[in-house]
Amino acid sequence: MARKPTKAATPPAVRANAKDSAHAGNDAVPASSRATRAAERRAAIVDAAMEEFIARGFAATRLDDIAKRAGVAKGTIYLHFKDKESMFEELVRTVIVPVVTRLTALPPPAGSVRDLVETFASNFLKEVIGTRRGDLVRLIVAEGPRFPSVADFYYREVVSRGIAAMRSLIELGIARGEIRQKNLAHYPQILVAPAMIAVIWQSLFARHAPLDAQDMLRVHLDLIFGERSTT
Amino acid sequence: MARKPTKAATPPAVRANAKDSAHAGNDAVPASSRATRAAERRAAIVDAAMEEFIARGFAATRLDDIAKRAGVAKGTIYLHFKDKESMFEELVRTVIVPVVTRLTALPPPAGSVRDLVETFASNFLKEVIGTRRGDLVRLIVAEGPRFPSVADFYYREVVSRGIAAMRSLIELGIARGEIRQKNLAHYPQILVAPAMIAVIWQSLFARHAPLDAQDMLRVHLDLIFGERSTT
DNA sequence: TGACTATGACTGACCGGTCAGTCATATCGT
DNA sequence: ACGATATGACTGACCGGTCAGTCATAGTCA
Repeated sequence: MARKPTKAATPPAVRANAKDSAHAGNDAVPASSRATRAAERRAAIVDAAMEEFIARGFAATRLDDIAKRAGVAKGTIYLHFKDKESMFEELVRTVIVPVVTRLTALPPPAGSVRDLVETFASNFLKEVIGTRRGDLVRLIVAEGPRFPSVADFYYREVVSRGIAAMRSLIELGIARGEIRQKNLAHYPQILVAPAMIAVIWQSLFARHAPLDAQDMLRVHLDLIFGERSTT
Repeated sequence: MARKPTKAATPPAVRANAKDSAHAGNDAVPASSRATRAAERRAAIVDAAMEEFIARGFAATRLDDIAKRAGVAKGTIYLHFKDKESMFEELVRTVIVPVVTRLTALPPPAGSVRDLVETFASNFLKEVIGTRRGDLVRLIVAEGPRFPSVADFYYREVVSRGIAAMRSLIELGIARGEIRQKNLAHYPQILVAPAMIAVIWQSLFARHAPLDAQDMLRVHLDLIFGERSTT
């Protein structure tokens, strides 16, 4: 106790900063039920946390910094998350799930297998490579061993699904005669390896030697499907 | 606080435990010049540090643990390294350089390009994939962004060299007609991508789904060079 | 509708534990 | 015996997590 022994009346101004909502324009000031504001704050915390975790890694990230970036007091974080660790885990889920959902939604069964794969690659490029999401993937690689639950989740929700999807695509390609290498179906990892490398490369070496991920992926597909007749 | 304010005379017995050399049998007690012993200790510290950094990451690793594992007092570490950070940097150099040296030493210009590449892959498999060194690579990926000097070093000494070596191998393969895809020379990353993926996979997902890296690499080479006639 | 109360979201000073780095002291090699 | 080497107790900064207190908003009643 004995917090603030004197100073019964707290400075009035301070709270003001909350009014114009700290972060860039999103909400009309009034349009906020409690629930809405809570959701906004939670989102702000998740964003801030992602930024900080990516920049510093789990252990070196300070909750104080996350709070400051989110425009929130440290205590507020604990209204939304049990502790630092579960915040990290939930963050991964929150960010990853929508991406997987979006990427998995490959509706058009039209065209060749190569077109299918190319569409997928193109989406992956836009959604992941070189984005904050890509950095998140690197972060998962980095922290995975220390967070078995995160690694498990990631394997279950992303890796195993991705591998399975790629495998069936490969098998289709083989069946249709678009892919020569029969054994490729045993190692769908080979199909996605360059994409993963691109993610990591952009995170680590982009400033040493920029990489044209799109072109690299194209060359890789040429390798698997044979060179394209048209450009 | 109030750490032991008095107590000028420290208990005498305690220090005794150091005499019988804490860790398992390594050194015949007498056979050691100063320089030799110093080198041994330094090596022990590097080993211990690698182990701990791999297991916990940079920020979460405690110098006390490294010291204990190395069978050395914490202060001793500071006789060999300026601080935690430069210890990490030197560790990376110390471990990486010999591997690169060994891997770069590909003397036999005999045989086909495929044989050359296969030898390289085989060495890489033995020296890196699934070893402590592989974990180190993952660690560099993990900590790289926070240690520009490490990332720079790694790019300069490993990545750019590796890429260059692979490129000239690819160009040779193209010149000799072993490799169809001319554009492959633009992206040597494609050649090594599966190997890198294997490194990461072993670190993260081996317990979920073991990966036969050797076989995967073989399939990948089949993809690039065409299926092998012989096994 | 306007005044009055209840609720719980939010704050930030504080606590306690942890750990990188220091240094007085002890031990060893020559 | 004396400098070089090693030790580990100690310090002080730092940071995750807590909680008493505040106040905007929702709910209630006349």
